[in-house]
Amino acid sequence: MYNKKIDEKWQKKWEETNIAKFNKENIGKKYYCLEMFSYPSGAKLHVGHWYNYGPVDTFARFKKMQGFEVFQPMGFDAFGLPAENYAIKTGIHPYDSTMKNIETMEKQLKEMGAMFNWDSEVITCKEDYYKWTQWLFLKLYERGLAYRKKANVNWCPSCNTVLANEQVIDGLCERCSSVVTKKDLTQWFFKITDYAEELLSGLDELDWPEKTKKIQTNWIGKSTGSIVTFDVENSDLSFDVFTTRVDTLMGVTYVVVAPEHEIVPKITTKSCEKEVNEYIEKCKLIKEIDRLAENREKTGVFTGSYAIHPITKARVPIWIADYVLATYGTGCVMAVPAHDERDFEFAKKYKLNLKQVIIPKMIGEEKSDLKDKFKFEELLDKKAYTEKGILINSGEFDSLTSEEAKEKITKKLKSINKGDFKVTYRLRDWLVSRQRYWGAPIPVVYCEKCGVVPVPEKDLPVKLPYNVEFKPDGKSPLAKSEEFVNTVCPHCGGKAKRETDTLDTFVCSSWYQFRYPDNKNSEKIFDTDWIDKMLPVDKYVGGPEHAAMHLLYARFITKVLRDAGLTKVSEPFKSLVHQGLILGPDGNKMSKSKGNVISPDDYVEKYGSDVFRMYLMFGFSYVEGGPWSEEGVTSMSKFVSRLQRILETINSLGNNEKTEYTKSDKDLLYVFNFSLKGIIADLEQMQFNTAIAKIMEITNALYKYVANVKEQEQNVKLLKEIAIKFIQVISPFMPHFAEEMWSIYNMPFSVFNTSYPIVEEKYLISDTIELAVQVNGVVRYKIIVPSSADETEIEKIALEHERLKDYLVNKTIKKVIVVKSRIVNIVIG
RNA sequence: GCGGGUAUGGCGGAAUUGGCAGACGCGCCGGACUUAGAAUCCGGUGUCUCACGACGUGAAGGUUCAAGUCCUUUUACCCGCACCA
Repeated sequence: MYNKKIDEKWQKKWEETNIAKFNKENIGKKYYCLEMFSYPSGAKLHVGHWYNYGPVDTFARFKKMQGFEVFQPMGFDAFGLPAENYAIKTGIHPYDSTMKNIETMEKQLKEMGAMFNWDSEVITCKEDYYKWTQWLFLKLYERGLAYRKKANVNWCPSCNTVLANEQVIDGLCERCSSVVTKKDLTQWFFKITDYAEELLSGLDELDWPEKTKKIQTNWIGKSTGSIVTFDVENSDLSFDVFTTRVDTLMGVTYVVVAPEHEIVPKITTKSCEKEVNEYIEKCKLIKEIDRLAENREKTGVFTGSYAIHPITKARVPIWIADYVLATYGTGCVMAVPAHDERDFEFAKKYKLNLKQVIIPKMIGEEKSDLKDKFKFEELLDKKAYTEKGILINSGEFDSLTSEEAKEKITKKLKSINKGDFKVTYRLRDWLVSRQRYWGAPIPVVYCEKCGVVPVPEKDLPVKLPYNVEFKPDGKSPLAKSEEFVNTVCPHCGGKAKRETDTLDTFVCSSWYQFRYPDNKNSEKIFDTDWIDKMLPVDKYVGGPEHAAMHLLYARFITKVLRDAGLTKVSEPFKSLVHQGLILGPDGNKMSKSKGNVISPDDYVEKYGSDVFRMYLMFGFSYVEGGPWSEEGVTSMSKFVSRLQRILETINSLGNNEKTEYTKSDKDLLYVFNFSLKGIIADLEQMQFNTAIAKIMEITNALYKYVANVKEQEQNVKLLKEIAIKFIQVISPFMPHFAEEMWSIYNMPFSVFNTSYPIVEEKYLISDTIELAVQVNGVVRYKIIVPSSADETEIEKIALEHERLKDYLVNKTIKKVIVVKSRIVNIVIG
């Protein structure tokens, strides 16, 4: 009986024979199959890990048997907040808890029996890895892609520390639930915005889920519009605004500048100074929780200054308001209350003017009443007209369509040097500083004389000290280590202080796919020639939650490495799949508090890892996931036993040889080859559930044969041949079980060194085929036709059927549609 | 608010891409084996109807010889972004 003992037996043998070994000689057939590595925060592997790694291992083994040289590495994303928070709570050092977790997880991963290349393991918190993470930082710095800037960051006034975005839950601190505010701090950024256009256009060529591409597209947020320059009245100052609706330019009645904008103090008049300063202070203190609130009422104040409309030369008041974001576009907007809802709302509140310049485009006379509907007077108590249309009240631009006007107005602005076409992105630069202990130190020192000095490559890694007070008290933990902070300037040799922030863990995981194939390289981050042969990753599988974070960062870093001449690869992950989420039996997300957590270990112990893996593959559509079912596991256990019984029965039959195949033999060969064809197609698309359904069909056909064909008529030789092939077919799905069956059939170790069976098309062809015949679209009877029959012959056979007469009473045949090897439809009336 | 996705028996889920809806499995019903049960093996199982047959893929229309699949409208739930000018 298949059980955990059998798992252990074959795992041992696989390890001894190093079955997962990657043969570099065979690089021409390489297949880089990658699963997102584990985050060792919890002590154990959960169902989610299994659901990612188990089925993908099935896929990888299938690829191996197809003749590919499979590279399937595994590692640990070991830096990060949970380990540190755990340390704060328990006093156990993050290094110790992380290493202990990794040890447990490695053991569990081995019990899974996946074909991982453990030789290539990477652990991001180890010096030999983070040395190169730091090196990468220096490379970005060298290329002007890492820079320091004052940033408005999340601040918890109770913990007295900066929080990462992920630590802010609905505007509250994840640890103490205090209301989070904003604070200006100098932080390190990566200039991902330099790559915005390529990150966007590169999506086209990727074999990724459309949804994921859409998320990245929205995240990058390209928007095409115009830039318009407004001069400040009685001053030589001017400022730019970005707009996608320059066709409404003639409707501008005021302009708004973000409160943080540098021009604000320069244009604020004496009489407005007090009010403006108070407003700016208020904005700084605004709580994150309030900022996130829906339908927040807009506020703002007048600066006292006026801007000059670039075309009409009209005076328009300059306001500041926090509905204008300093971080998007130019931080200034032109306000057209008649045609923008936000401006409309603001203008109504502060009694600012409206000017309508767009009316709906008329389609025929009957809609002319629309003209009245959008009359200026009514706009005030209704809402803005934000659709495109025809220009009015716009002087030389009257009667143009919105699209024509955008073109003409921008060109006009360009000619008088007051504007141009402009593309803007929503994507912001990547803030990589973390005021945390458990991460890779940022390799930079601050010298009194030389300023910011990068740590020279020869001094890497900047080691993360072990003995540090990591409990939060308002300072970065590393800042409290005198030994760490105080150093000498690599440039002038004078006194200097180290950067005490660490890198966001997403930096560590943004390049690991390059390190796996060359993980022991102590000279370089990786060998370029070798990496260019191994990359890109052919199949990448992991959860969809990383769509806009990890997957975007990894693409960005890849392009940076390429531009630095370290690789020729532009996209790291050619093909991407997201597995679904396994929910608790109650249909809710698994959580300790709900008490609905399923522990893989219990099932592996009871049924063996193959049964557990098979259930995960069969019970759900892979990309959907769904609720856990206890019956599902037991039924899978029963199926594996049933499969074992028939394989053992066939093996025990006495040999006989029949020279000719009977109808039963041919039927069996048909089912086997037809199902095999489907299994191969399903595996290619990671449709594990339907592939296993077909394995069950083969199993059922074998039972049927043994039960229905008289013993002396059974073709045992054929049965055994099919059984042996069948073991090969199932081996990627049930690796331990298949290896055991393989040995029972006296086949030489290992089944994974054999080729996956090939469909024998000759057994799929039969002399006749059955076709359904519809009358007016409803199936009424079936006909048997020679498989060689053409449309005319099929039609003839279909029309000869006596059942048709019943339907033809008082009716005549109007049309006959014959779709070869599909269907016949007889239209009567 | 914007963008994306999903909806199929009692349940998990299929459907060669417009061609026999419900593969495969669970559950349920029946039979065989058994002193008995468990296990196992075999058969049945969308709904309504005694049956002929009719109806049936969230809802309502439409295109087509033919629609779960395409088009229009709509509802519910899930996910992403959210004052992005």
